[in-house]
Amino acid sequence: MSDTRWLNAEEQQTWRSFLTATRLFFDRIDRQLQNGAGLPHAYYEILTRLSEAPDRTLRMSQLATTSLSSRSRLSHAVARLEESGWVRRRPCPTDKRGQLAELTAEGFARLEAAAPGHVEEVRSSLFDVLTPEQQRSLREISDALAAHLSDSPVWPAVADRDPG
Amino acid sequence: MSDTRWLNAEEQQTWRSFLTATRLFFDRIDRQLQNGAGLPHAYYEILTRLSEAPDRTLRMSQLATTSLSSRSRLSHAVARLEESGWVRRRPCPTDKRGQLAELTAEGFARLEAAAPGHVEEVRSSLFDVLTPEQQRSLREISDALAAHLSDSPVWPAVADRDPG
DNA sequence: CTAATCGTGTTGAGAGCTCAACTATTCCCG
DNA sequence: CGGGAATAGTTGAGCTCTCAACACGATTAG
Repeated sequence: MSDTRWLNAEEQQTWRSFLTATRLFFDRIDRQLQNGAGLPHAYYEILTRLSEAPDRTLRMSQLATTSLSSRSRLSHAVARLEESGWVRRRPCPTDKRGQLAELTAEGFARLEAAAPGHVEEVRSSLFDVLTPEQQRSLREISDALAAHLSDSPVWPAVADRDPG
Repeated sequence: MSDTRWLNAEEQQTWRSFLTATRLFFDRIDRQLQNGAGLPHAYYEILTRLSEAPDRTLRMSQLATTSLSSRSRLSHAVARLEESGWVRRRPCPTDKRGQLAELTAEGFARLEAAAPGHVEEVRSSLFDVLTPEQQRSLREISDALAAHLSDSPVWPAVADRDPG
C-alpha cells in the first residue's frame, strides 16, 4: 500500500473535462434513442449486434460479449425485447444449455427506423465537433484504453462477477 | 429531413472503440467505488463538490449543476446520503423555497477514506495508459465536446426536462 | 460410469435514474 | 398591491442495472 498518486492540477482538469463531456454526450445519446425509439442505448446496441450476425441470430453468451453486457443484464434486456416483439428466443440445437436470440422482422424494421436519428445524433454531437486530427486521436486513445481495460482487443466481455 | 449522413468505416471504428473504452472504463470506476466505499460514482461526485464548497455547503440547485445531476436525481441522492449520515439538509435562510446541503463530518471523513482508492483507479485505468501527448489530446477533445454540448463552459447543468 | 467442476442462462431483490406531476415560494409586470 | 409566470425542490411510478443465488446441461478426472 504505497502513497496515493494524486492528480496534479492539469490531470484534474483533464479528468473533469472528460467526465463532463462523456456524461453530457451519453445523456444525449440515451435521450435521443429513448424519445426516438423507446429504447435505451444498451438495447439499441444489442439489436445492432443481432442485425449484423448471420441469420440475425446469436447465442446469448456471444451477444453478451459483443454488446458489452453482463449475462444478467442481457437476460433482462432480451426478456423485455421479446415481450415487445423485437427479438425471439429459442433453444440452441447443439447445446441444450444454450439459447439463441434472433432479431424478428419487426425488430429489424424498427431498428432501421431508429438508425437515422441515432446516427445523426452521433454525428452532430461527436464527429461534427471534432477536427479530423482529433478524430484520429480519439480513435487511438480509445483503442489504447479498450486494449488495456480488457483482455480481448475489440469487443471484450464483461462477465458477471461470479464470486470466487 | 435530409438524407442520413451515415458513418463511414473509419468513423464506425472510432465510434465503437470510443463506446467500448468508455463503457469498460466507467464500469471499473463504478465498481471500484461501489466496492471500496459503497457509493456509485454519481454520489461520489456530489460529495466531492460539497467538500470543495465554502462551509462544505451548497444550494441544491447549485449542487445539481456542478455535479451534472438533474434536480430529481439529486433529490433522491441527497435523501439517500442523508439517511446514511453523510449529508445534512436544512432550509435556506434567504429563500424559503431553497434547501442547503451540507457535508457532515462523517461524510467528509468517509470521502477522504474513499479518495485514494478512487484516484488510484482513475490513474491506473486512464492516465497510466495514455502518453502525455494523448492526455493533452483527450483534454482538448473533451473541452470541445463539453463546450459544444452545453451552454455553460465548465460544469454545465442538466436540468429536468420540464415539459414545454 | 460417476462425481466434481465448469459453463450457460435465468431469476428476484435492491438500488439508482428518468419522467411527469406536484407544492411552495419568488419574481415580474401592469 | 395582485395575479400569472418562473424557480426550487420533492415525490412516486416505472424501468434498467447489479449482485448473489440458483438450475441445469456439458465436461473432465478418477
